[in-house]
Amino acid sequence: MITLKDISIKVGKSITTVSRALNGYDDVSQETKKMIQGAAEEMGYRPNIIAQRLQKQKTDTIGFIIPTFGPRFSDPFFSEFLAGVGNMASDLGFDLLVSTQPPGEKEYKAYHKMMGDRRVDGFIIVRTRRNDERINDLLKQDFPFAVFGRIEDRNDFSYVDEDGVYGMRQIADHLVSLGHTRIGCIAPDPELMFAATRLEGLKSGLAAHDIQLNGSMHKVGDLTQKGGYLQAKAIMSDPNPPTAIVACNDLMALGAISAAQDLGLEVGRDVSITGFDDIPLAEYTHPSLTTVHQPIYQIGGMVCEMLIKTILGQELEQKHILLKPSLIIRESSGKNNR
Amino acid sequence: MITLKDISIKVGKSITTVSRALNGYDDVSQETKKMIQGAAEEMGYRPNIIAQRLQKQKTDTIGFIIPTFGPRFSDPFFSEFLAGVGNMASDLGFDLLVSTQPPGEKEYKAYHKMMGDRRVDGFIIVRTRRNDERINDLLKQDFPFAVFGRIEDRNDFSYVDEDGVYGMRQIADHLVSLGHTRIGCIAPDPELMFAATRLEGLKSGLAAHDIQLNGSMHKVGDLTQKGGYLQAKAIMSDPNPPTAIVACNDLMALGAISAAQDLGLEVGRDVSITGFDDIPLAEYTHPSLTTVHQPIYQIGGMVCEMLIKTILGQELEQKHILLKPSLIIRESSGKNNR
DNA sequence: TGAAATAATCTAAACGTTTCGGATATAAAT
DNA sequence: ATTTATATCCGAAACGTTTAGATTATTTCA
Repeated sequence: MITLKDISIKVGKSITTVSRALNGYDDVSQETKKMIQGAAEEMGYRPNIIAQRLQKQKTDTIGFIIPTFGPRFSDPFFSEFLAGVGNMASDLGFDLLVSTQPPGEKEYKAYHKMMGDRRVDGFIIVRTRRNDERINDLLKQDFPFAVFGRIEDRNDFSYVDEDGVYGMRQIADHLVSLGHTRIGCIAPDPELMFAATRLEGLKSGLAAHDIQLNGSMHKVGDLTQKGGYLQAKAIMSDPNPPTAIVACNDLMALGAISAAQDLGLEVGRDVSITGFDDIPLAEYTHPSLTTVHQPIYQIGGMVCEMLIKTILGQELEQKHILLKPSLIIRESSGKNNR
Repeated sequence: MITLKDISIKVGKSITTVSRALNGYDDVSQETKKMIQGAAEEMGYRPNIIAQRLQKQKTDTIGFIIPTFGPRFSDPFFSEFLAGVGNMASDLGFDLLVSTQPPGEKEYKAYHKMMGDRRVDGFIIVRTRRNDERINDLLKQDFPFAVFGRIEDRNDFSYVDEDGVYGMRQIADHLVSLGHTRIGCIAPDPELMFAATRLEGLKSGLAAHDIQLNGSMHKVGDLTQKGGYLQAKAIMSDPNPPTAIVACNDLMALGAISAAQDLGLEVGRDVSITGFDDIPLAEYTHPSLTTVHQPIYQIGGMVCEMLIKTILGQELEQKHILLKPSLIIRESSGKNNR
């Protein structure tokens, strides 16, 4: 492999001069600069990034520890988000280091290890929890990070989030406009901030129409299709079942649809079901899923860009970005011919 | 940050001795070894991995460039595979570098860049193509890699693959046993090896029962739900439509189910539809999907382990692993009460 | 003409490891 | 009493960069 030294020998200049020529410093004469750049090109020189990192004391790498339960994890949200983060990172010359860890002790260990080993310059955080130990830790250690989501009470960090309250109000308005009054809900663990936000949005949206969310109509699901399926069955087994089920994410909504169909109901006629996220699958299910759209790929890119700017010490034009999601009305909430 | 030098000053030994003590060399007395290890522990020493990498001329990092079209990529296959790779890599002390690139020129560039910059010690390759330029290149450059999938004619590299022919024969036998004779198929671009293999399996499986796959019954889909939906509609619009549709992956099968349902058909009674992969969603759709299961998470781990062993120069007990997938019979191929 | 400014280049140290080849001291063997 | 072996340890170089500061040569200005 070609090094600066090789070039310096070839052109008869010092390593310093070669380095400075290649980095465009202006204390190298135009002539030698050209000469050195030519030689480097010709010899196929590629800087050794590890040596650069050692010298610069930077890793040019960001970390993304995906919080996921169990090996059979296959949330479309993550693949799309990951693509957004990864492509932005590579555009900005950063590497992306990923691993997966179930939320909890092992996860915190993973963060500490990555920091202790100075393996990354910063973190991408998703799926925030009410009182998020990851964020508290990172803040305490003054380690750079950027977040998709918010947390309970502090906001002294950069984040992008979707306005879940707004999104759920759209859903509430839509369902009410279809005539529903008994409405069930499948929400994830309320420790998850986005669950809390969406639930709050639903409640306030319904309250605006003087509708309450009854306790037995409100179940906790694990965000998977299976969770949605099981909880929907539980809800529908109520002696006086709701006419609409609001799931807090698409995957659970799809499970709920299956459950309703298994019970012999026609979704969109006998019962309305809605999701949240608008994953690509939502459009091609039967019936297609009424849901709330958010641009996950772009969000991944935005969070990544925020993080990298933070790492580079650049000013952020906006530290907090709140996106308005949009309601996508499809068939699962009510047939067109209704 | 604590360095070897700091420790060496503290304990009054040379940097060399400290390094060797910490790495368990036996030319350091038990006594000093203990002492140094104690001091290191107490001072919270963490080796600087970048310095180690520079010195060792290794990156301890593997690369995974996910071949994906477009930003709205959300194939559950990848998230699960990624988790398998990532966790195995971290168990073995390696970092995992990921990026996404659409197959083609930009993708090859990405490989060359990662190699040229010596950013990784090896690659994970998936979704092999008939004549895979990635693999040819990597072989030519003698750069380590391990593959999920095979290619057309050479096999002088390590891979794990599922026996797609076997899997599809299971499907064929199953469908024939249900009485089907007119069978349609949605396969991906035949450039993709797994598509070719599965298609071959289906054809040979049907041929064993003297059934041919008619040209107009055989469509090419893009692996997404949408692709399955569109191609299924095309197939079913035939004046003499098939009674069963075999999709070469689950996502397309789900799309096909939606299409059939949109046409007013009851899947599992009026038409049988099967998938391949057994993604987590398959179990909780309505009807649930008959498909072929393969342990994607484990495969990710296996491929990763193969790669790392190759990098470390360790002997592989098996260079080629071919897994027998298993047929999972659910509702979409035919109701139990049939 | 001499001092000061500028341009072009270089030396050497630094980043934090690992490791080769001694060096020293003690113990064992002749 | 000299050699030989063994156990401990250390100096220095190496990995490939970047950069602070010094040096030299050239130009500019008074």
